[in-house]
Amino acid sequence: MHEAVLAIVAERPMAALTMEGIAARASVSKQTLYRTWPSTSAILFDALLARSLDESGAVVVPDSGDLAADLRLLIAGMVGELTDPVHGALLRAVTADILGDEALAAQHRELLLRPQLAAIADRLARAGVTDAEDAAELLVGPVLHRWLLRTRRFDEAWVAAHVGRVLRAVALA
Amino acid sequence: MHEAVLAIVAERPMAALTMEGIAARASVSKQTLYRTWPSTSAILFDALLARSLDESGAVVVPDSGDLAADLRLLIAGMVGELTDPVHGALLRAVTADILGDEALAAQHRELLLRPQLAAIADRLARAGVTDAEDAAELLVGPVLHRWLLRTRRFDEAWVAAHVGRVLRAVALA
DNA sequence: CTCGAATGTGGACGCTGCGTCTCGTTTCGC
DNA sequence: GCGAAACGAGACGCAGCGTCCACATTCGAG
Repeated sequence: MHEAVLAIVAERPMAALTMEGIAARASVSKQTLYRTWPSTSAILFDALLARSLDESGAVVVPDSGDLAADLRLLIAGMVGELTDPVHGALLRAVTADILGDEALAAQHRELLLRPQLAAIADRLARAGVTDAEDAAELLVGPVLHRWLLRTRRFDEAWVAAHVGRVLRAVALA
Repeated sequence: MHEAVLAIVAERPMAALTMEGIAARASVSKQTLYRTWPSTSAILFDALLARSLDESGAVVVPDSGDLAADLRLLIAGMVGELTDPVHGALLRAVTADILGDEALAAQHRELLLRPQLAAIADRLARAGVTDAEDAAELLVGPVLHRWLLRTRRFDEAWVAAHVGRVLRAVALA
């Protein structure tokens, strides 16, 4: 089921993700799909959710004591996910759907986004950062910006520089 | 034409924006629409482009000499636009379409995003900021993050704090 | 002013996907 | 082994797509 969605999203333009297409690809009747999900958006989100909880087992923010190194690792990991052809396409598709569906957006916020940001904020707070949530936003926001709007590519140098800037912003460097 | 698109986008769910709907609303035949635009996405983008160039006359980054005050003004202005029911809905719709259409994304990047970021980077560079483009991204990214993912509301206090953090990040505060 | 070309309207066309439905047919739990 | 629940297949009417045609309107050149 999820495999079918991933395959279609990865290899065809987003608009080609249809209920009938998924049903055909997964060798399943439309009825069965509608039994569980009301829309392609819902299946898409479910696939993302499964993949997120499954693979990485919730959110893992490294904590070695060296905050700068940990953040570089964290951002590098995010970049890796965003850059991955399959996961990246999936994320892009879900993000697009979220913009037009407030209910779905709320789910995404509560189940995926909030925990992830909270974990990052936690790590920052533990290192003595005040306004840890705003700092987490400062860390993640530009990554989203660059990826979503495809302004420029990611590279290691940028990741390091970015983490440096964020640490300076929160007065810990 | 553009009015019809704005009206529909503002008052109905995004998915309800159809060629037939726009044609009807604008009292125009589908033929006429297809003569100029290949898709709803294209009309949408055109409407945004017109509105952006028209109203604000390209990009205006305040330059009073007081960098912090200027940036606060700039961000407050952005927040105002993003929060506006009509312009906000329009931006959301275009952003969603961009995620699924690389050609459209390229147009958006070149005609709207790049000039806007360049203007901000310019203002920063004039104030002595190195890596001005990265700094501009650092300034705008979190705004996009908060708006797009609807994590939290904007308020004046946050804007001021955010600008403060960015200035500290680039070592000018 | 007139007439031809360009442009526009209204609507019909076949097609794809939606969401619902009815069929038989598995495939379970007990 | 049997009854109930779940499933595959596919037909249904509907909405929107993108194309096409017949006819009206507008407009500029002579």
